[in-house]
Amino acid sequence: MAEGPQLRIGELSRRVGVSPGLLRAWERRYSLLDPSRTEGGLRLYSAADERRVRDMQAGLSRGLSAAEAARAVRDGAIADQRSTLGPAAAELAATLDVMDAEAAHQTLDDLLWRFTLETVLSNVILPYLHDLGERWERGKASVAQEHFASQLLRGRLLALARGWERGEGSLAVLACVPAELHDLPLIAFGLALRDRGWRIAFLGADTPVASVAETAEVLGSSLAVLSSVTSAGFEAREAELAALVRSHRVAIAGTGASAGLAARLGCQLLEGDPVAAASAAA
Amino acid sequence: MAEGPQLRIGELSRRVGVSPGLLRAWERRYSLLDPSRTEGGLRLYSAADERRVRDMQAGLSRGLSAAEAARAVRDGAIADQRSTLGPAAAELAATLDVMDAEAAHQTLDDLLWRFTLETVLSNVILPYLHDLGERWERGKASVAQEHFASQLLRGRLLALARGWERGEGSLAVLACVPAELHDLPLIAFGLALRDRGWRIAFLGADTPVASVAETAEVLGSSLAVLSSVTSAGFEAREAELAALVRSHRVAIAGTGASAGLAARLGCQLLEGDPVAAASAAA
Amino acid sequence: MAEGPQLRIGELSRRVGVSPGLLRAWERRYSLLDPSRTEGGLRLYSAADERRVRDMQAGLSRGLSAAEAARAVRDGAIADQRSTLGPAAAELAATLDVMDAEAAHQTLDDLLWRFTLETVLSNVILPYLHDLGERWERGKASVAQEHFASQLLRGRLLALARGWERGEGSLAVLACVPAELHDLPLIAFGLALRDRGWRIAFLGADTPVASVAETAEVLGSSLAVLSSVTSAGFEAREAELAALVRSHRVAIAGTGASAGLAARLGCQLLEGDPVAAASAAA
DNA sequence: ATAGGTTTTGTCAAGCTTTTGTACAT
DNA sequence: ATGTACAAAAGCTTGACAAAACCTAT
Repeated sequence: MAEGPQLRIGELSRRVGVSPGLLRAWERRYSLLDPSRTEGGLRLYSAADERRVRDMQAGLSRGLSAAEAARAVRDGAIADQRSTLGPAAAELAATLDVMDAEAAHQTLDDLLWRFTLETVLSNVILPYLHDLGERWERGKASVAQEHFASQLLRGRLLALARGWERGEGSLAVLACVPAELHDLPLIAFGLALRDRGWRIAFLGADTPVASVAETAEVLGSSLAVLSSVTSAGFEAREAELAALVRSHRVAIAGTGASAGLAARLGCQLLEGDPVAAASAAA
Repeated sequence: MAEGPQLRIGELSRRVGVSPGLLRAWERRYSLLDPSRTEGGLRLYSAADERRVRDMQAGLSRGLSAAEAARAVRDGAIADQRSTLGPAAAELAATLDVMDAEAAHQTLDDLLWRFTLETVLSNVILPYLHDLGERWERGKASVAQEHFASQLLRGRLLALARGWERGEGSLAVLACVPAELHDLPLIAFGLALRDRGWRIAFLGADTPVASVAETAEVLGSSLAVLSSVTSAGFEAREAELAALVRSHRVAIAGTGASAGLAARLGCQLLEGDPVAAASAAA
Repeated sequence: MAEGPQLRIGELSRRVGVSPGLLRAWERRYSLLDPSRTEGGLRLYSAADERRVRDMQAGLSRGLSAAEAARAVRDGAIADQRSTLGPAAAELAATLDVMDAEAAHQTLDDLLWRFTLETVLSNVILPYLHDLGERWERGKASVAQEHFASQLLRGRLLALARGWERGEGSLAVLACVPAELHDLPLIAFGLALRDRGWRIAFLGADTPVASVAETAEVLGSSLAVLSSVTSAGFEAREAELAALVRSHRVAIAGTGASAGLAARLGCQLLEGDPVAAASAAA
């Protein structure tokens, strides 16, 4: 057993951002930690202890109560999760490919129960969509499969989106440019942005730029995000977009968005997957 | 039985968007949930409980009373449904192909009873029509089969359309361009639009553009939707359509509609299946 | 017996478009429905109840009195009908193919008793004629069969046509162009038009355009309909037809009629099957 | 169709308890 | 470092209320 350096409570507290008092409380109340002691009785924490504290924090941030989070850490449930994500992604792909709705929903239920929405989006759903799109282009996935999977995932994500237009935060207007039909990544982006406290006005696929402008105007949006898979989707409306940029904060996203275009329009470029993009936008 | 971490009522409430008070009421009045408790008596919910709440919501949104929705969830009736849609679509195709009206109607009865109209349109009827059209082109379906299936489905959809011209909302005039006879997708579009609160004036197959203009004028329509399977269907009347666009809000739809044409005419393009198109139009 | 979820009266009313008051009246007066009740006495309807209401509506729309329609629904007469149309079409085809006049008449009697003329035309007779024509072209039907079937059906339809030249409405002159012998679809068209309140002057097969002109003139027709299976049938008389168009409202129909020709002549094009065409013409 | 009473169902309040982070005394 | 105290946040139960939806009867 390799014994790394041991930390005293003050140092551990600084590293994980949890007050010493709270660390002691977690130890006493939930037996979360069991540090060794110096001769004089000072606590000495190991790397494993730090891991446990971080897992505890992960549990709390997913909404578990302190008692439940500690129980999960003790049971190893949270550590398990890190190894669960990969297999679960494969399972989701398998169920969707054979169009087994029941099994797919169950897998999603399980994933969303164990992980935060953003984790599931980033690590499972968005990669799957990406993969499906590629297979579709190469003729390895049928139209029916593609339709089935998007319908099912759209249903789930929109169910999670309920009420995202209400609340307190600043408002983002989300839309696909005219002729663009891939709204799933945009929904994912909206969900990630909502998690960061924004309100979302979702205009969806194939939205005229004028509608975006009007919505942004009427609702007083802080940000308008336009998405397109093709650069042509933006270029066909470049004049309208430029006009929109003059009156509102605008960002472009999707594989059709490029730094050059963003520079020409004078708007923000959102890169990377939707969750990362939401992080950047917020 | 892997017991994941359990949630307290507040977090579950946040996840599903149902107030804690209502969750308790559903438990008390309908035994929808039976959460375990902490030593101190606080409720602790499992993943299965979240599933039940979401199923309850699904039931409510389909118009069930709270008591009935809860009963359906307890009986597992709603969870079953997710696996019902695929087989039902296959069954409908089978019954229509052998021209068994009674069985086809029964399948439709069952589907429409269990699901919303839009779900059935999107996932069963429209895909079937698409498939039938393809088979017909390849000579794999007979005229009689095609005729039988369209007549039966038209009958059902028009029965559901009854009274769609009456009501409160803004009015949409729907028509197929001259020589266009495929009115079923347009009916589906009308039904989806009605569900979104619109009133529908349905002019049907093979309608002169002048009739559309006159109807739009007389009834004061907010939107005129023209549908054609061939681009020639629109192009043959491009001048008339352009005139119509000058005086009314117009959208074109169907496989004959293209972004280029919509741009030339200065009207909206409705893409995707009729239900998606209705969403965009509304 | 799988008991699906039950609906309360409001939701059933929304689904079928019948007011709650009327649903209660049908229950009270005709025992159309027998819903179960909640403990508190609210009605709960099943899928079968919805079916009964829709069948009731079908009965009413075919002109039955409410009492009669309800009785028909209770007897299962209307549900039966749905299963009758497909088999009956097959039976008619079989009897005509083996030239069994007696059986063919019986099948037609039965069909015309149960359904409206237009339903029988659209769903049975016209598809049969279409199918017969195709088989004849492929050499799968003999001249004798073709002759027998047309003679028998012509007899029946003309019997139904008795008196269609008398009455109140505006007058339509119907004729096949010279050399055109297929008058059955035109008769069907006339019957459908008569059902819409028109009077019919039927000149039949192989009619000189001059005769059409004269009849239209003498009787004061509101519409002249010329039919041809081949485009050559129209083109051979294009000059005469153009002259006719100058003095009367004219429409062309049949597979020989095209949008281009109609445009050149400046007349109306009637597309689709005869019943649909009559709908368009009226 | 209206009138007058009942059921259903989401919401709320009052008063009390549990949970949990922090603080204080030893 | 330990043990105890405390207070804010979140929950619990009971009971009640009001709007919407339904009922019957006229």
